[in-house]
Amino acid sequence: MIRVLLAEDQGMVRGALAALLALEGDITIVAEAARGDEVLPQALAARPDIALLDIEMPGGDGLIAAGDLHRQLPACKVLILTTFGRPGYLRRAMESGAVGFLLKDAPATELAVAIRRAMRGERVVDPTLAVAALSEGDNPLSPREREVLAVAADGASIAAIADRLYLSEGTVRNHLSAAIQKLNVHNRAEAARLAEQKGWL
Amino acid sequence: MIRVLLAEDQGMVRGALAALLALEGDITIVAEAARGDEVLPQALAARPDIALLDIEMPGGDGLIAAGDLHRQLPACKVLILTTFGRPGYLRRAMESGAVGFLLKDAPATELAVAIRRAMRGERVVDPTLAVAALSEGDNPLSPREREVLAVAADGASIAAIADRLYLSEGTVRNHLSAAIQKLNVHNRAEAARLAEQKGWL
DNA sequence: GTCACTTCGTGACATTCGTCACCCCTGAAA
DNA sequence: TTTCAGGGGTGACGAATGTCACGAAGTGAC
Repeated sequence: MIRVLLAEDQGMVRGALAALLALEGDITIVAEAARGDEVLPQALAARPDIALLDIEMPGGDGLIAAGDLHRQLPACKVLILTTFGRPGYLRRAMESGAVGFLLKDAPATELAVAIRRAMRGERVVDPTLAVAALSEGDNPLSPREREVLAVAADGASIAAIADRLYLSEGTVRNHLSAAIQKLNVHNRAEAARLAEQKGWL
Repeated sequence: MIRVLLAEDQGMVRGALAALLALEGDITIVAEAARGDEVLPQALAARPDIALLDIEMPGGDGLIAAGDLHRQLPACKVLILTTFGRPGYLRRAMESGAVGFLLKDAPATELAVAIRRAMRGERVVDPTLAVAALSEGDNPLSPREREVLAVAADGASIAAIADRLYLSEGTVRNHLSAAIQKLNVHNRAEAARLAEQKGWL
């Protein structure tokens, strides 16, 4: 029997996935989590073989939880299940010790297949996505540039960004200008969109 | 037996919801759709009692499909199932003839309950959300303002917007300025965020 | 110890943006 | 028929933004 922990913030989807997995004779759900910070305690208590983690969750995202799990419960294999096939997500997932990366776009039948493959020690990654992640190259933004861009992403003015990050306005302008040039776009709104799409936020 | 059509673009979620509903003795899935424009033909062929529609889908969103269904197959009751509790979505859903509006955040157990209530002719709407939608008031943007703001939302410059919509730059500036003032924000990035959040895009 | 890189800062400059006043035209409402 | 909102446009103005050159401090690599 494969013991699975399921972490997903949307109750309807979590319950539905649980129903789907319950149909498989060799899989049993031993724990559920609705937030990123519930994953580790639940896992320590239930000792699952596989952790199936969504990325977008309140309370710290699934990639952070994946890293924690990998360190503190290395016997538990992590599978990421997410809506967005962003190259940056895949890269971070692999760096966090995940053994697989599934998209919610994939057919439902693949979920159980992926769990069994992970259980056998195989890696489970959509080849198309893997190629995309490799061809994208790494995140070109410096940590500070990311921070500034992240605040800019919800429409803050330069003054507001400077205020929130305790920087001078000139510095914010320079960071944004650098990000805009690295991403090869024309303004910070475009830069923010692009960085978010790639999972570089 | 309640005959249900299920429309949801993410294969994994669609399959999982199907498994969830299959557990209910009185509900059967008679058709599935992965795109907005598949909903009507599938429904005409399968004659479901209830259509369970996601909003965000390729090929025309679920609200358009809801309107089509309501006109061409009025016997079929429409339930919207979506990630985002945006007031504008709820409003448009009700205007399209939907009888219910569910959030994927809700517990999985409510899905079957909602379907049975809809079947009995009741309306199914989260009260909190209904209040929010009412207190928000209507979309204050004129059609043209929405269009301009929608293009602005992905970071286009005024010149680019003018180009894409065949307008002069001055006109674009005026529309954006009007939108910014109506939404009571300081720039178009904020305006775009806010409009999108409310479902006014 | 030097080199490369990042971070933080200043000041100057041209461009873009947001606002405003004002114009015309159209179609629906009063 | 007048009135009024929406759409489209012009020109002008000040503020915000993006670019550039440059300086200074700190870090890690070699």
